[in-house]
Amino acid sequence: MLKFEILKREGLARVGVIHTPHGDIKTPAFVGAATRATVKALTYHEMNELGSQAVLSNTYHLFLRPGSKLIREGGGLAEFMSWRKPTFTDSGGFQIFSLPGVKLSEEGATFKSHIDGSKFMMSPELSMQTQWEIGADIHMAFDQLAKSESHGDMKRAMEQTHRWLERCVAEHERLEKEYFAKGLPEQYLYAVVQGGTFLDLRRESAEFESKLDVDGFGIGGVFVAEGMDEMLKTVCPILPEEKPRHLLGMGQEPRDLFIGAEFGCDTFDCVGPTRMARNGSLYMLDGRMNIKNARFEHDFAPVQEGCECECCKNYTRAYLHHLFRVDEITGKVLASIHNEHFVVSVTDKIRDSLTNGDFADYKKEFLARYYK
RNA sequence: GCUGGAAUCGUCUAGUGGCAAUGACAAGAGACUGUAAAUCUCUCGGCUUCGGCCUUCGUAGGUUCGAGUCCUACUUCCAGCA
Repeated sequence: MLKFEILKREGLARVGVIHTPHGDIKTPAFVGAATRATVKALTYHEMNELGSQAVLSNTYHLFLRPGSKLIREGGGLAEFMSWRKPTFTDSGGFQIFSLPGVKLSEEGATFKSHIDGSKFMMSPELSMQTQWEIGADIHMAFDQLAKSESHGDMKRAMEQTHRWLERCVAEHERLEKEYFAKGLPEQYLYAVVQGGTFLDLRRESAEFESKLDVDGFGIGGVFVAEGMDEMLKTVCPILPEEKPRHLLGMGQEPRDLFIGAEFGCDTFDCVGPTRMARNGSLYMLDGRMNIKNARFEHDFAPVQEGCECECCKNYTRAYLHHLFRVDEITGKVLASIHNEHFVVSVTDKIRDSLTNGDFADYKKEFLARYYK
């Protein structure tokens, strides 16, 4: 069982520590997106320097390339990518159900690789096997994701996810014994709560999944941030308090981190910060700005005054502007360092403010400035 | 000096009688939330009540209902010959 210590509670929010074989994660924490076994544009050294505690890779991408077997051969995900800290893998459900032409059956999902069009079948068992072979510390259950306005569609997807979850748990337990026998470190499974925007389904999903023997919970299928607070207020009180919760895919908007933490989520991951960075959109305390804009040509201030990241401590907006103009990779590296640091440190400050009891003030002050 | 060839929106470029004019780049802006994303979208002569109106293809004339496209002269550039 995954060890999760809760150090402090404030309403639904908690401050805690997740203990994994690759180290601890102080929560709430922002987990970097390392989809293809790399946080795009950043090395371990840079991620470590900016304060990242963990990363999340993707089973779908790694299944296709380089294949889980190779990652096992390289010593497992963390060893393979030289990430000396905790790792997560997403199950691949989200990606596969986002592909055109995906076919659903009780057995699993048949899909075509986005790379070469070759056909595959992903089942809950295969996702578990692949994730164990990849070897992240924390796995997500293989879930069915529906993007629909219809209550019926969402209910069917949720029920499918629940049936698959039971198979995921069974396969996870089988693999656990198999890997233990080989003397390999423990790996953990999170169930994924579904139900879309329908609170009755969210409640049903949380109730069903709470009864199963899993280590934690992913909260999935959040596409519109509006209503997320109500959804979390419905789901989190149902979930067993002693197990950690990961809010899947949220964190591009800083407000989502505040809402997520306030209503009971412990970790977050999002491609937004690094993607924004590569596209020239940088976080500032006053909101995002596009460094490519002409107004930064002669601006020799740091991206964010007072920011402690390597980018802001050493480089100017004018320099970044220039690098983006001429499409030099260093521009994307520096921007990625800044953005990733921004969301990691905002989440760290959320944790500190919860610890100190001034979360409400920090939230109010931050959001008022950022979204003014 | 002679003989060819060429001049198009910041740059290069398409266009041989119906054209505000092709494409690329540059430029200006926007989007991005469990990454098919170092990607994608829009604008890019001026004005507009969004129906149009005006001004544009080196300069000046001409032919034609109509000219970036044909003719004449001039200017500049390129190539070859002197």
